[in-house]
Amino acid sequence: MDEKTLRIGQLAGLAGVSQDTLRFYEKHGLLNPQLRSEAGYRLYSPADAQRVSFILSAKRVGFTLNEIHDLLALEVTRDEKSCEDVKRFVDEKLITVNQRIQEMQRMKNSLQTLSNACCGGDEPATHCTILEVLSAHGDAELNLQGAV
Amino acid sequence: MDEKTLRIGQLAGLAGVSQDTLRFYEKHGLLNPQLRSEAGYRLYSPADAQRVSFILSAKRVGFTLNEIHDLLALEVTRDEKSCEDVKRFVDEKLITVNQRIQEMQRMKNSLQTLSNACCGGDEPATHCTILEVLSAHGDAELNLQGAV
DNA sequence: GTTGACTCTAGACCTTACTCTAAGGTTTAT
DNA sequence: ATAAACCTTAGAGTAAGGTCTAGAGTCAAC
Repeated sequence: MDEKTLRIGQLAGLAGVSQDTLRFYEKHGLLNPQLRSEAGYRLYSPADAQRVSFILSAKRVGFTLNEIHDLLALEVTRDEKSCEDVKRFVDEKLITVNQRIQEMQRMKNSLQTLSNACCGGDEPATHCTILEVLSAHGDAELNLQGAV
Repeated sequence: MDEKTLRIGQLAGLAGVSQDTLRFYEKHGLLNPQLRSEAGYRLYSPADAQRVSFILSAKRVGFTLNEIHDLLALEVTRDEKSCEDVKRFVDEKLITVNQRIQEMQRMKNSLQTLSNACCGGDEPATHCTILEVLSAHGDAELNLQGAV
């Protein structure tokens, strides 16, 4: 009604989440639409919508809602100290993301090998599991040090 | 005692998870060590340990325990039908993994930009948030179609 | 002027993935 | 031979991230 605002159902539809989820995010401080209609309906601005988009993206990448809350709260000001803090926090997240990308790549290779090796080839595999693929191309050499 | 088997505490230590977690995985069919000592202690073979390694890796990559269960159950036999099924399933997972890798890359770029732009440069940023970075380099153009 | 689609709040409930507790048996070291 | 460190089971409890329900107000259309 106001300008380019969306009501909760519209935003939920666009974002592919439920209205409950949007209210849940609001309750947990990840979102807070400033506007309300006369009747008390939430009105989401384009900035709010972008925020939702970011939240979902960060979630898919493996951040928890708490971490996303912290990411959203990041704000560099003239204050030198805050600047340091932000850099440290962000660089930490970067390390995590890089590790996860590498692990993803390994998983991708394993899946690809499984897909290639097992089907449609000239030489029909007689027996093949993902664990065998992993040991075959050496990735999974019992690197049991999950705890970094 | 037997050969190269590990008791639950040893495997848990190596894998960086709790003993409870290993029993939990067993209860949910992701793991089932065949051997027990006289006293009824679980004895994990190297293959069991590899399985644990796979589970943790797959988890970090974003698969749920249910999905991991299915991945572990994949087994290509001479049976043509099973082969088709496996390929379909694996290719589906490959698509997911690829999407996630791309999203990770975008998140990495955003974090990198934030890290670079906000600190230590000659030109001190006066104001900068992750959302502003995102809109600045165009990634987050309200692509609100999270639901594929 | 009322039917149907939409929104509100508060609070109960659910799933996933553990984590802890209790009550007890085993193994090793002293 | 007994304490300390290990293992067993069954079942209750927890945290994260929603999801559902009830009861009620709102808005557009017929």
